[in-house]
Amino acid sequence: MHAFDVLGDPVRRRILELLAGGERASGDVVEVIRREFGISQPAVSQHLKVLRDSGFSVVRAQGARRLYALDPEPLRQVDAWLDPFRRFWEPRLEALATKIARGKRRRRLAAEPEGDPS
Amino acid sequence: MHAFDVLGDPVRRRILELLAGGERASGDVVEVIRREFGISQPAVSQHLKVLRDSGFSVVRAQGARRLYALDPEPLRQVDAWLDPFRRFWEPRLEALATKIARGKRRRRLAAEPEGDPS
DNA sequence: CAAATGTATTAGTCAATGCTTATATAAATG
DNA sequence: CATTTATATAAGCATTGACTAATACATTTG
Repeated sequence: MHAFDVLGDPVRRRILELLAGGERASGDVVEVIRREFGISQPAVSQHLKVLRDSGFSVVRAQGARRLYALDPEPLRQVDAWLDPFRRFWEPRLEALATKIARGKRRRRLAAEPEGDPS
Repeated sequence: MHAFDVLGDPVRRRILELLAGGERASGDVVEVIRREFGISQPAVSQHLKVLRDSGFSVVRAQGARRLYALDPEPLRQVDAWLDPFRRFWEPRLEALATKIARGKRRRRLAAEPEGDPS
């Protein structure tokens, strides 16, 4: 499943926002999502599976608990896909500052095998 | 259709990349997409409709031609949704430069009614 | 160990999406 | 004006995705 398909679902976007705040047990996520979206535990578990399988999150076991954490890599690729469009909304002067940041980042990662984000 | 759903389709992402290079007639887009994805003219036309309806592009007529251009707004919102996640891949010092840029931008747009991108 | 808790998986349903073929509409052209 | 060109829309079909209910599996607890 492509990163953008993963982000197409509002429940998954919300889960990612939660994980951005730090590691969370599956049950915690279920509770929040249940409250906000009114869907069942299996539904949330299935979304967590999608996030795992697509690389957006990693899990570790702690007893019976499953602790989910964000893996930022796919989001970084989404961010990278936006690069050629940024000139449409980032005014020139400010683009300079951002270019410095992004340019450095890109040099740092130049050696990595990078799947075409399209 | 939510911005992320629109971007979920590879054909639509490719069309947006084309439009990033400037205004294009429908027929031009059809030709490129046909070559790269092997789908029909109506299929492409339907994707162009999705892009129109979701605000990613605007059209003007020129005789029988329809000239499509990028409207960056939805992409900018996607970019904004990524903001809380950037700290995971933008190192501290560089984050400063970006923050300056994004901060300015946000102040400039503070008055606009901004739909929750989630 | 038996019951309870935390989480994942399976099977089945329903709605949404993307495609094709056929056709409609409008402008250009001979 | 008839034909061709440029594009959009409609109808039908297949696939996919998100849900629920039921159940499985593993860990904790009494």
